[in-house]
Order: sequence, then structure tokens, then C-alpha cells
Amino acid sequence: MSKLVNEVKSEIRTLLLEAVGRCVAEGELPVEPMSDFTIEAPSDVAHGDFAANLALVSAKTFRLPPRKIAELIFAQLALEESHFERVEVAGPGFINFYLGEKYFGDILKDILALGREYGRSDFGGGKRVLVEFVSANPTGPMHMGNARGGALGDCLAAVLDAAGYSVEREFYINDAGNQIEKFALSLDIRYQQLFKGEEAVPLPEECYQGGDIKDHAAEYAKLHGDALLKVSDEERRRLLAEYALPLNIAKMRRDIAKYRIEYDTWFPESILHGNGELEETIAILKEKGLTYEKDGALYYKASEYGCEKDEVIIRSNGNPTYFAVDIAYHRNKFIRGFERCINIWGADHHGHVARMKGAMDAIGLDGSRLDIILMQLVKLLYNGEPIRMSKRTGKAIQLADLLDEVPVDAARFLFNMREANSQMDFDLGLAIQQNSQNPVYYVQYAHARICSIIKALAAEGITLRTVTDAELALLTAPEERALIRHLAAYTDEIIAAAKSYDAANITHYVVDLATLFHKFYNACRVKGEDEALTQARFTLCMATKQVIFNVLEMLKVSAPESM
RNA sequence: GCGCCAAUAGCUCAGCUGGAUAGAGCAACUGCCUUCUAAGCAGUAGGUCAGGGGUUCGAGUCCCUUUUGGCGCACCA
Repeated sequence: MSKLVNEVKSEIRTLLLEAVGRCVAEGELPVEPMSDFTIEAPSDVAHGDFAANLALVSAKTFRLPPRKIAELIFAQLALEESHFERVEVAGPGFINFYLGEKYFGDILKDILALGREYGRSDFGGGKRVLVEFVSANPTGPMHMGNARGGALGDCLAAVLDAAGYSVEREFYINDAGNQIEKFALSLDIRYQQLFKGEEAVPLPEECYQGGDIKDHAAEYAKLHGDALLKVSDEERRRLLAEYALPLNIAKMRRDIAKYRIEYDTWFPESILHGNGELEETIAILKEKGLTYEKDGALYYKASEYGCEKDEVIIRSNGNPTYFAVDIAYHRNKFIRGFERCINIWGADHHGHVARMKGAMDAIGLDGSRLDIILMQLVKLLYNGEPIRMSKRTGKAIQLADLLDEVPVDAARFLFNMREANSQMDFDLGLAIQQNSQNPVYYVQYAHARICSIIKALAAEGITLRTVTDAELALLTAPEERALIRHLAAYTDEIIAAAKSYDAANITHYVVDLATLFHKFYNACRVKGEDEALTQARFTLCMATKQVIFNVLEMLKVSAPESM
């Protein structure tokens, strides 16, 4: 990782604390504990390369006006041997630090030396983290919500990986329980309808209404005829489900692969029913006195763990509820040794969050190590107009429909433009568009443009050579400095995204990077300048190309050499 | 009724977890290609940060409240 930015920040911290020490020694400031203060890169270049708010936050403890404190500290700052050429007190009491020119060149050298590793850090310290996302119900096709969840989860996992966590991706397959019985029943009805007519065997309200169920039944009938009419209801449903479920799961795997997601684990719910972990989990709750029976059902005392009311975990018919199995599933995750488990859930599950965390506490694990990211549902638009139905199937838009229409690059990128917890419009018209309105093309264009410059240089026999610090110091234009500052911020940006579990930081970062490059491109020429300047700008282009590439590679979006 | 999430330019959204004069893109208008990709750039215009209180050196950001939207309060998942 680049340590330059952090070195500089900690240098500022040291310089400031030493200055405060001298102020105290000379009796200019009282002896008080230091308040926490921040060192940030201001959005406005006129405020220096880094700004410290030390004087502002310590106004209260020092009982002096912030501006006065800043000036006392400023007078005691010793900049000799530091990275800084200038410091000033500004505004209400900020202390602004201006970097010397060598820093900017060092950033570029650092990026080129690190290559694909640039941006990665050990912030996460190798802690094991599990990201579970999509986990679509295998009883039907995946929908738009799964599309958003897939893009968010996969990119978040990538961000955490880059930030130094040991990340695994997991898909939980709900291949047992109530919804599978409903699935089997739905298949059964559709199967019987093929031979007896729809009127003779009506499909109950609570059954899956989708056409895919009909298709499965018809396909089975084509393969095996009416053989199943002779067996028991139970047997017929079991066989139909055993036929159709693997087909659905295989389809999900194909769509997921097409979406460039690679899971480390596909975890079937049925395992928990078979290996005794479900029983163990319930036994733990019982032993702790956290259950009771009522109306023939077994209740878990959720109200003792932050919930409004208690929850059924075993129904009066003897079947465990989804909640019970989910507790066992999350227990399993922690037993596997993950320090943190991150789940991406639809916002309609938010009522489940406190229950799940409370349940982890209840069984003696730590619910605070479970992080739930809630994702608001997606409203699909076409050039501003809401659309609900697929033109082709007349049914709700599926993930597969989306991937037929929208390039994977665009889908992955656009879904990560908004944080999970915001209601999102996804405009198909925009996503398909291959122009500047579409941010993913804007970014890719910047990459292609750099490649084009490199080709143009090569055509004239110019290749990148090692440039000296003095040559890199030629990069003084505001556009060049702004671009380098932004390149320098990348590692911190990934860490910020990892902390907030929000990959949208990164898409915004790379769009801004593309903007800064395009501005540079229009303001400064690379080819045809003085040889040293051409080489310095060539270096800047290569560093920019590397960072755009690193971002796109992390998001699994392609970085085209030409467009 | 109770709870969770949201509200920033005409539209879609940023705003670095409390910092300096609230920023982009789209839409509108004006410019920039005989020179590295115009899928680009520069400029003009656009705001009571939903309303009202509070906290403090300082609030779009934190607290309270009202309004308006989305979602949830099953022996569904």
C-alpha cells in the first residue's frame, strides 16, 4: 500500500503535538488532556493539502478562542526536515499545511512501483469476514432486487478484500422448509392440470403463480408422461420438487456467473436439518430457559433480547420456523470462525435485524459481530418512465432479462452508484446508453483515452523512462496537482468504503478521477512538449491509468484499451 | 396505532461521520477539434438543504417536533 499519505498525516500530528508541548512548557497553553482532532485533505485547494482542526476542537478545554490557540501553536511549529514548505492559520482556526513539490512526484513513483497492489492496505488485519448476499429463493427466478444485492455484495466483498480483510462470499440456498413444500405443491397442481384441466385442479392462492412452475411441470410430463398420477400425493410432490429444484439452482448459478460473481460457498439450508445443528441450537435456547410452550408451539423469549414480542421457533405442527433455522445458520457462520458476518438483506426484512442479533446474544454469541446491510428496493425505469413488466415474458423483470439488455459492466457499476439504503431508480434506458450520461462509459473512456495517448507516443518511438524528481517537479499545473492529490487519496478511500460498508465511495471516487483526468487532458498536452515534461506527464498518465484499472478490476468492470 | 428508513438546484444524486463561500451530472443558454479519442473540456444560469425549535466557537450533518413518502409489525420467508 501507499504509506505516503499516512506518513504525512502522522507527521502533521507529531508536529502539532510537539508544538502544543512547547506552548504548554512556556505557559502559553494550560495543561489539559488533548481533544481528538482530525487531519483531512480539504475539498478546496486554497485551504492547503491537509488541514487540522486541533485548535477548533480544543477551544473548550483550553478556554481560549480557536483562532488564538491556532496562532500560539503555529508560532511553535518546527517545519525543518518536514514534507511541508508552508503552514498557515486560516478561517475560524484551521491550521493548513502545504506540501513541498517532492511529495507529488513521490506519489506517482509509489503508484507505478506498486502497480496492481496500489490501494490495497492491511487496515483489516486479515480478519476473517463473511459476506452473504443474494441468497435468492430457489423456488423461482431471480429478480431486480437480487440484481442490486448481487452487485452491492460482490463489490463490497472486493472492497473489504482490498482493505486487508480475509473475505469469503456466500450464497445461502433455502432448499428446505415451508417454501419448498409450497413449491412442490405448486408443481403438483400444475402437473395435474396438464392431464385434468385447469378447472378440475385449481391453483390455490398461496401457490407460486409464475409461468416457470408451469414450464417445469410440462417439461417433467414430457419426460415421464403421466406416471406420477399413480403415486401418492406426497411422493408426487417430492419427485417433482427433486426434479425442478436442481434445475432452478443450476439456473441461478449460471445467472450469477454471468454477473461475474464467484461465491466461495453455496450453503444449503438442508445441511442444518440433517447435521443436527438445528436441534443443537434449539437445545441451547431451551437450556438457557429462553423457551416456553404455548398453543402447542415452542416460543423463544425474544422479548428478553431487545424485541417487542416473543417468536415461534417450532410450529404446533412440529416444523421449525424460518427464524429457527436462520439462528442455526448464523450460529454455524460464527462456529466457522468468522470475526464478522455481513448480510445484505432487502429493507422489507428490517424487522428481522434486531431479532437476529438478539438471538445471537441469546445463544451466547455476540450479535454485534453480525452486520446487516439493508437494501431498499429498486424502481425500474425506462427513460424516466416506470416499468414493471418484462416485454418478453409479461412478468416481473428478472435478473436474466436485465442481463440480456444491460451490459454487465453497466449493471455492476450503476448499482454501486447509490448506497444500499437509498431508494433507487434504475433507468434501463440510461444503462444501455453508451455515452457520457452513463458514468461507467465516462470512466472507461478516460482509461481508453490514456491508452490512446500511450499508443500515439509509441508511434513516435517514445516510451516511458525513469524520470527524476526534478522532472516530476515540472507537474505544477493546477490540473496536474489536483489529479495527483486525488490519486494519493485512493487507499484512504478504500478504507473509508470498508468502514462504512459502502462501495459507492469507490464508484464516486473513480468518476471524480475520470473527471480530473479529462480536465488535465484538455489543459495539458503530453505529446509534443519538451522531452522532460512529456516524460513527467507520461508518468502521470500511467499512474492514472493504473488507478482506474485497479478500481475497475476490483469492481469486475472491464477497462477497455479503446472505445 | 407502534417501529425502521428517507426528504439537498426543474430532474437524478454527492456532501469525506460537526468544519471554511453547500457541489456534480442531466435539462437550458454560450464557447473550444488542420495538434495525444469531442463518449471530452470551459463558461452562464439555477438553493429558505421539507417546516419549526434546540445543542456550540461552528449544523445539510447531532437531538426534539411537525409534514410528506417508502417499508415493516404472521405458527410467511
